Amino acid sequence: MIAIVDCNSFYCSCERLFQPHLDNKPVVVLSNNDGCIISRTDEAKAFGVQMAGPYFLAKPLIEKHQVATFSSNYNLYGDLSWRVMETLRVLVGKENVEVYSVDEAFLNLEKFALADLQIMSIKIKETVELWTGIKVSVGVAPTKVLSKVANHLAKKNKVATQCVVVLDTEEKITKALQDTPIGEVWGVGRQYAEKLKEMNAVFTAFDLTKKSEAWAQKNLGGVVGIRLVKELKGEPANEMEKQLTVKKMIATTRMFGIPVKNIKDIKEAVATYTSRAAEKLRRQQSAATIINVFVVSKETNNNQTRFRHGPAVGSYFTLPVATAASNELIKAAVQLVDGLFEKGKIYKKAGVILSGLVPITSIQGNLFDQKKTNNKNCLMDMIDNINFSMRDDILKFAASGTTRNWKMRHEMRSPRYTTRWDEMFEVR
DNA sequence: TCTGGGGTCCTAGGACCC
DNA sequence: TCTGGGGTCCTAGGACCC
Repeated sequence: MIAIVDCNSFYCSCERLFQPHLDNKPVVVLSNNDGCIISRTDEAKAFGVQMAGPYFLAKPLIEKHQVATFSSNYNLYGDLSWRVMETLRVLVGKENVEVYSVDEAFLNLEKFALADLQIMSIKIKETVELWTGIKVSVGVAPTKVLSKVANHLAKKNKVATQCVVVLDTEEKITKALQDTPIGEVWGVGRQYAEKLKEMNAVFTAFDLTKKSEAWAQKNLGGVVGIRLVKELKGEPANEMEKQLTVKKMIATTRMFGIPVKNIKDIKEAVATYTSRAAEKLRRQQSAATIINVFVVSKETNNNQTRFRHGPAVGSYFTLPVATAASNELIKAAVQLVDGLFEKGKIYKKAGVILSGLVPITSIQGNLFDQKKTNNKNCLMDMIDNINFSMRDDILKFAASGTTRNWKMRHEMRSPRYTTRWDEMFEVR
């Protein structure tokens, strides 16, 4: 059996931890640039605050009901996430924990007897809460997709379920599937949900279990659909993943705090994003062979029904030799900007994507490129270490600029209580 | 006026090879 | 006039996730 442990309104819970007077009060957390609502508590939901909706639309509602509002504080959330995951590793053994996202992990519970799962799940939930202060919901079932269904039900009926649902019999599974609208199934997004309702009269997860695999292959995205239907029927098709997987691409993309029309600012931003991406690259011991830069200009056509980002204009460059050196990547990235920038346009976003990643130890030499000395790696290590131990970006490349007019806004960010000495929680 | 920032996997179709 | 069959590799784009 597999469990999914999912933190309740994770970002909001992190904020509440240091401001307990917000318990049982409505709270929301905003995305970068204070653009969207990316976490909300049940209380905020009850007032009609939409998840993933734009902040400016929800603002009247938020002010009317005095919803506590925070900009996102990823240092804080990242640290608390780590504590939650460590707790799970202690409880079930680290080899049985697959961290799925910042606030979720799958647990392999096959070593526990079926009869013990309910007790075990409650113990997991209570221990995480006791050790970290973060409330979680636990869903247990024979497959990942079904455990997600269980978790969903636990979250929807917190009082009745105490945030724990174990689907350990056929009857329970059937009932759970009948109670789950198709759009809430893990792997069925908005597009498929609409399509399924319209064409095929599939309205619940249970309806989908009546479909054949051939049908799923044709109508639900090929092998992805096959796996989904198998898992809903109780047949595992998504294995537990080994951890420490290295990423196949690394991206750093941001909206600008204010729109930018000057190529110098865009180059500074792109150089900064490249530095950040290169840090991520080195952290996983990779080097990149392809660097892709894109910019997004301000949308002129505003009268559409559904919000769409402006078209991204990008181009890429294949490096002669894979590299993880910030200065080499920055040089390529900044040159790409020259080809993309159009004078007179106003830009609101840019991004850098590194791909074609290879292990840093096995960089393919090139006849025309003499072997690198070790100096560059040492320099990069030093910069990474200093930036990590001191504070963000104390050392950076000149191309990143010093004025940074384009930096994003986060006006309502809480202190980084657990990762910065000078922002630590104070008790008088 | 103001709508995030990462990622993954898969498919179709084109180019190319023998 | 007539133009195979099988394979690989790559890219763009679409769907999904949190």
